Amino acid sequence: MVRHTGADTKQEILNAATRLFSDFGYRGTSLADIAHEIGYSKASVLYHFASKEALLAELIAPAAADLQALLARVSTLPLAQARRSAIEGYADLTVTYREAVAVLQTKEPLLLQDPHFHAIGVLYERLVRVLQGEDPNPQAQVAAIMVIVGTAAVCTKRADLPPEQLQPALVAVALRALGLPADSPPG
Amino acid sequence: MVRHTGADTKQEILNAATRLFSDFGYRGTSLADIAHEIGYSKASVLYHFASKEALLAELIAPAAADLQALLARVSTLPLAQARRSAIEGYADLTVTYREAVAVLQTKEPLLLQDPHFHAIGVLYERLVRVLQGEDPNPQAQVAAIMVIVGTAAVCTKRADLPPEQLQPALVAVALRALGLPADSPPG
DNA sequence: GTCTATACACAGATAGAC
DNA sequence: GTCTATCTGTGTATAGAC
Repeated sequence: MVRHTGADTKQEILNAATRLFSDFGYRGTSLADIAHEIGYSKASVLYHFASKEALLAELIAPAAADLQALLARVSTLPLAQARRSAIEGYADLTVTYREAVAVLQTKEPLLLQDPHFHAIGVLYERLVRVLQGEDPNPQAQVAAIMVIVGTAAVCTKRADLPPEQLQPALVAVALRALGLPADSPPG
Repeated sequence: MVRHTGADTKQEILNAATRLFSDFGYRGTSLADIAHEIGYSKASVLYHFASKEALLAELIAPAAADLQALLARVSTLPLAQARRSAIEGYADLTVTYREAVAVLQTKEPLLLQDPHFHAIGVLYERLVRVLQGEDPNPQAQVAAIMVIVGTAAVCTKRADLPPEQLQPALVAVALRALGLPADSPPG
């Protein structure tokens, strides 16, 4: 239970929902849970958001927009450079939007199937293709998926690690997994 | 909808539930969905399993038992050797129990929190410690989590790849991610 | 062992007062 | 904007006939 912080109600709801969704999953969190967390009623939550699904959409929109921007940026680069930029940018993104990414990680398999969230699945597919590199043999495909899902999972499970420690570690491990030389010598 | 295959009803239920849970998540699948899938009623499903949760427990028991056996096996080895054995064994396990692992991957965060499934979380923590190696700096910790979650995710998302192609690819990428030299030269 | 019918709880969402 | 009360659907699980 957190009381009003000065932010407006809508933002309070988004904050509470983000935390609860990432802890208990989208399906595992009810509108009543969210309302109770901030001391409002279900009806108030639904005054600010047309539906639970609309709440989710707004919650992940910033992260999705950043992912789209990242893909647009790297698409202008030669492939080899695009891969490295994508890895660094994706690590930044997951660290920045830890909780929102955790919500997506909750998988809720139907979610990405829903037309409303289909676009997010498409973005992930584009990221897979970038990370695979020019020779998408099965091993490269395996590495790409392992890096994408694994990066998100680490951010979720190791929320205790500070961003400035987490991000470079994520990049270093991702580069190794993809068979790319390290950015700068670790020594 | 699949009709009786000769296997007894209980096994039919387990098979259907495994498929549905892995596709739509534990929470996203109702007992009615499972019953409908095999042409029985909800009541029949609950005749064979005390509850939905008991069904889940039986469903993941074989994979959990194998993971426990794997950890017991590698715990007798020197650490360096234990890591390699654990990686190979874990890749085997995820490929063998693709769908059951997918169900666990569904995360359903509360699940591993439940006392009934707490033991599974403990097994995963032991696996993390083995893969981290003797110097568990943040980067090694990141690599261990990325490999464990990523391996499971690949099996879920690339169900199209045949096991004999998937398993060695998983091992090769995991070794790279953990900074270990390849098992046998790929050339 | 399987069924229909039902009990009970809780979900998302709406109506209408304040 | 926020509330209480309510509608409606669906979920797990049980009771009891066959």
